[in-house]
Amino acid sequence: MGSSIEYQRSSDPSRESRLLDAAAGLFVHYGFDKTTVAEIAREAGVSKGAVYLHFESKDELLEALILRELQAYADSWLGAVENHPSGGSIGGMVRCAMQALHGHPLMVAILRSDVGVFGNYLRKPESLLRRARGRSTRKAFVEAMQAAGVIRTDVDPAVTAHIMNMLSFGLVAIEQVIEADEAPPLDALLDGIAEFMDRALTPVGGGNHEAGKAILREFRAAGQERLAKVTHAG
Amino acid sequence: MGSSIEYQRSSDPSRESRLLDAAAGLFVHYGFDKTTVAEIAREAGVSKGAVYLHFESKDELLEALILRELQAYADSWLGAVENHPSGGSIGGMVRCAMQALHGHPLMVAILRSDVGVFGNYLRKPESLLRRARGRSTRKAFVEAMQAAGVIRTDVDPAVTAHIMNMLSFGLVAIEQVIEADEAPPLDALLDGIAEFMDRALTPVGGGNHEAGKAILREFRAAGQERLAKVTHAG
DNA sequence: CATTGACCAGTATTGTATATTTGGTCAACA
DNA sequence: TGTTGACCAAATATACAATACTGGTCAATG
Repeated sequence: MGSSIEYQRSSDPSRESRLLDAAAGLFVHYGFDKTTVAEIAREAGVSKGAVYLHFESKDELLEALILRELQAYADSWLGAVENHPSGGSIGGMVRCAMQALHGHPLMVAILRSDVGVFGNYLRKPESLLRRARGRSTRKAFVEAMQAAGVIRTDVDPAVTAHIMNMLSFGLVAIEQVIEADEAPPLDALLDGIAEFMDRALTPVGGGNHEAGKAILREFRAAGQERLAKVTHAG
Repeated sequence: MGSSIEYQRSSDPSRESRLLDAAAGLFVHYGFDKTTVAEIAREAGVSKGAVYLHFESKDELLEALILRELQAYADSWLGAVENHPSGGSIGGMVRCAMQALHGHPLMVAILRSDVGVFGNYLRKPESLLRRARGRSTRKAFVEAMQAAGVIRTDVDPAVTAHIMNMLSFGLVAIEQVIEADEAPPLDALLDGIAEFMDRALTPVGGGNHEAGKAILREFRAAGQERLAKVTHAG
């Protein structure tokens, strides 16, 4: 906690990345608690002591990993939105968000607050995610989308934000209960969800796609800033 | 498993109910594993042996409890739908379903597959819920609703069923992560979800409410039958 | 009959002593 | 200067009795 001194960090980013990569794989596979620092070091091809040149503690390594994951996931999402033809519609955004979850198993674990993967870290009050969670980011997001003409204005933004949350958590929660062969193929599901959201939330005249993308970029930048602030102030 | 002999059961239903009531409260509070049969008996005001006049085992008691809960919840749902003015619309149904969850903490626990409450019972392959879960009940439900003109026909029923599942699980999953004061007031939320579903799924001309209620009654009866069959055949 | 509670075999739990492993440090090294 | 790996205290795992408790039974009871 009271992060003491800004000590000199190694300036080798690839080394840090390799450590995080190794940790990510091990955490997903064995879980945080059952992964040892020594294993992480070995997997990354460095000594155990080197880990502590880059991170103050195992917990801080996890924080850095989560931070990187959040950023990487946001980048994937934004990238998908930019490329997708209807990425600026609300349905397109949701579609891209869910699509982007593939290849981000840690993000899924974060959404699921997976104790197996993160031990009890996520439950700690001082955890990165608790510090970072803006009180009502999603509500502000919905409001911005309404102001930009992407979402119809006759819905309660708080409620709409909550529904979007429900869908996020539902997506990952349902996997633990539903047999794989009961779920529809991913592409059909994503299309269906996009349609569903569009029909429920797009204004009558159709949404302004470019405005939607712009808002998303804006929120991405703000989010980055907020995360940076959170990580600076311990 | 191989349920041996149909032995003579006590014909006193209130006794059985009291046992189930006692068990329900204790399971929700302490969890299945940490609740002893002796406690259940004491709470119900009978001896421990009496429990085994009504149930073959602690597991079977839990099955009976879950069965009762499923039936009671379905009744609550159907009752709410029958009373609610727009209960026959898809939004109304969803609204009523979620409303009915209040006062049914065990149903919430079932949806959440709460290990704390049910121990590892729900995970067992021979558990009641696994035996009872129709392969694609919800899909059939959506299809029936489409045939009856309650849901628009240009959506994939499997996908729509999956989305409804996502919302169910999302509703209960989200509670574990979101602070209470971040969630909108329940009434507003239910109204919002109903609106949301209606806009996404109601056919252009508006749905046939009476047909919706009829279908729901039909499925309720079929479900009861299926559950009865499942409980007879061990 | 229905109902009980003492009783049983098997399983958790506890206590305790020992051995291993862990996150984290730091003098020595390259 | 950047890196290492032997080293440490604390935590955790293991071993193994002794003990307590559990789900489930059944002869005795009223």
